[in-house]
Amino acid sequence: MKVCGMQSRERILAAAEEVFASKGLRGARVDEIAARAQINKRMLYHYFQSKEDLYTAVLKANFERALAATSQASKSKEDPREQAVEAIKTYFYFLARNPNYARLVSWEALEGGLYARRVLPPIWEEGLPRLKAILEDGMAKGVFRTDLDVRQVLTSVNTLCISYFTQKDILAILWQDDPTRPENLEKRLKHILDLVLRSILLIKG
Amino acid sequence: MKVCGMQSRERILAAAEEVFASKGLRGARVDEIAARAQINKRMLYHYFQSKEDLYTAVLKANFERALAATSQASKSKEDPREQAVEAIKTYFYFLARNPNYARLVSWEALEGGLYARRVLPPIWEEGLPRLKAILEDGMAKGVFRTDLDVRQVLTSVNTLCISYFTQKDILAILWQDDPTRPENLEKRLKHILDLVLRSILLIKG
Amino acid sequence: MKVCGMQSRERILAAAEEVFASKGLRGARVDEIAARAQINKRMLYHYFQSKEDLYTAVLKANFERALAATSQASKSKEDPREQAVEAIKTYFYFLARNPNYARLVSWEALEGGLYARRVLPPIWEEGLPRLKAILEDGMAKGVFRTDLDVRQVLTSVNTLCISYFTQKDILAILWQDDPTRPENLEKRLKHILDLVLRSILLIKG
Amino acid sequence: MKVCGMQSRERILAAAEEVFASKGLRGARVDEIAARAQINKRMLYHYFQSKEDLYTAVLKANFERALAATSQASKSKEDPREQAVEAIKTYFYFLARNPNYARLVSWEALEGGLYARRVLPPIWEEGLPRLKAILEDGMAKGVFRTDLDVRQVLTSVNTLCISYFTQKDILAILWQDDPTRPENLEKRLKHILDLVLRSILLIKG
DNA sequence: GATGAATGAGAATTCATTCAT
DNA sequence: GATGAATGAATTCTCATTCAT
Repeated sequence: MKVCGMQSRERILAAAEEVFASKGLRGARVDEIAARAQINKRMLYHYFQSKEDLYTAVLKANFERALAATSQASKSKEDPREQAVEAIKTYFYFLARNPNYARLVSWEALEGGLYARRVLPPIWEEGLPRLKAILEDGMAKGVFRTDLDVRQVLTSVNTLCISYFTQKDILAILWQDDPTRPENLEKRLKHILDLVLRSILLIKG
Repeated sequence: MKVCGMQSRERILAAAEEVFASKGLRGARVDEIAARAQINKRMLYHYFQSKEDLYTAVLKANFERALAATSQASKSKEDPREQAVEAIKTYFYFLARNPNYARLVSWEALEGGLYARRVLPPIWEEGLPRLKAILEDGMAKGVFRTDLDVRQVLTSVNTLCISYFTQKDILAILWQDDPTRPENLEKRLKHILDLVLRSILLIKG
Repeated sequence: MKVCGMQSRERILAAAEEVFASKGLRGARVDEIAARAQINKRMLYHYFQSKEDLYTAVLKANFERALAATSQASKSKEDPREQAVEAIKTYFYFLARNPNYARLVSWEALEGGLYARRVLPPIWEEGLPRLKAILEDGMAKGVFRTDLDVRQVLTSVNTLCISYFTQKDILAILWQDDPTRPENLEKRLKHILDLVLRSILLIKG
Repeated sequence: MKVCGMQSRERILAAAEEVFASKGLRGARVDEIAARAQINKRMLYHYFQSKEDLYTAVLKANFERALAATSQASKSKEDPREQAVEAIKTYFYFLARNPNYARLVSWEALEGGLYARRVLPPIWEEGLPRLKAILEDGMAKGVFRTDLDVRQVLTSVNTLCISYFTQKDILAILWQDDPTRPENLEKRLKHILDLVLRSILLIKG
């Protein structure tokens, strides 16, 4: 019985992404992935060598999607400040629209980054590359503080954005509210931008 | 053969903390815990009802330790600004000295916080309670901006501190340096304090 | 994409012979055979009913080849002694040139001879038939000892020749030398002939 | 439910020997071994790391048994001829009493000797060491031909003995008789001794 | 003739947990 | 308190065979 629409390989990848994001590599079950993809478990091994191989493919696809979504951000703006705002905004909303991404990255980080590191060094190492360029440009142009530790700033921005989504279950309980509601997303983004801009701008506006 | 020193129960807890922190609830193996604790696996079930029960005990002990370490911080200071600095510093160095804590909390968050929530609501919900009080006090005293969203600030401080430790494997690769070296810890703490203070202080000093 | 030269059926048989000889019926994989034959796995089932059916065809072809190669041996000679030498030589060099044969026969023997027995009784039972006739002729003519147990001699000759090839991997290690090098083949054949002739000739020459 | 008598580990080894001898490493099923040993499959992995590890243990035990059974043979005799007879006899009857040995060795040889080689080189390489010493001694004493190729003789004796047992299924069909009946065993041994002695003795008696 | 995708039955291995002593 | 042996259910992966085109 053939299921129409997406081809098998695509369906497997999509199902695997959901399950790996939800439970991590260790917690994910091949059976669950196969069931979700509506394929025979055997087919999974037709398209991928192993659970790990499939996981790696999912990671790779996600990193590439993230890179594609963020690499062009803010190219239209001229002012470093506006560019930084645009870059962070783009990243934040990419995470909001792709909830699997933040979780995959977080599981992977806790597991030591073995898989990401092994097969995806170029992508993984890029981490917010657009923002890095903007910061350096802004520092050169005298818009941003010149004593910025770019590493620290990048680490903080990444963390401030990503953790919001990986911790949403817990924030939901603490706040008794859904952190992913549009208003809450906006509030969070506003807070992050405020935090970051106050810290990097040379003269406070 | 009896192993002297710590009693069995304590050794089990210590071993379990290491293993759960390293691999999460799902990835941890009861056999490995027993082996590390140098006890027969059966004894583990003498002291704890199940793997989950043991995990819960480990979580509880960790939260209590965190609370104890941070709840008294900055009681000696009077100035809200200094108190905030002291509170963040205390939390940050607690994390540095207790690397298992950040990892346990992160695994738990990714798993949905089921165990933490079920048995430890009072502790879990406290989340940086001391800092919350300080912020509110500082706002009342006119030292901090009055339009602060305390929730957002707490979330950010927590994230900025904790993620540094959960991502240390990956940062080590990106930076080609050990993020937990004393100098690097200081740099990170300085950056976090700078970021947060610039954001919460009413008038920049 | 059609691969020219040998037709599909022939290529399947050739590939199957290699794989069955190398790994036995149980160890052989249909996938590997199809890949080697450069055909779609489905075609294999077009030409043969099952893996066992293919295996049987391979066995049959091999027995027929062995029979053809040895049945005419030594017909030109008159002296039973020379005929025996010629028969053994022919068999030995057939095995040297057809390394798959000895292995197929050995796997089959260990598996109980089920397939060979079931479909190829006439061929299988012949076992060195030419030599049997020569021995009986030589005994009648007073050239060979008359108290020979023909069964035993046939069994021994067969074994002495075949095992050399099935054990070549192990001999290679023990001897630190390649048993299939021309010089080594000659040495072995000379030894076998010496062993057998000393045993069957009435008067030692 | 505990099964008395042999301990679990011994029962597993005994069952595994039967199954591996009967079907080879590849054909053997862990389930069948566990069932025969009357243990839970899980226990098998308690005592042995893997199927391969168990197989290796079986091989090792068999080689050691063979060595123990044959290494002392013919120590009481003085005459090289009698010693050779005794050594071959001992080996032949060891094989008759331990039908698993010949089959294990033959499967292993066909598989390339990977396992035997990897873990048991000293034993494996000994192969009929007693007979080798006897032959050399006999040559030195002028009892055996001095142009003997010891390698060839050892290979032949080994093959003549072992193959009789690995091919017994096929011989049973060809002969319409049970090759392992005492009379048949004696006949075979007599034939082998006749073959070998005629070949190695300097002067025929 | 030819093909890529599909499948159910089973293979080895792992795991948390408990029994007998 | 302490222990070695035992277990059933699950988990990843494999294989010969067939379907739809």
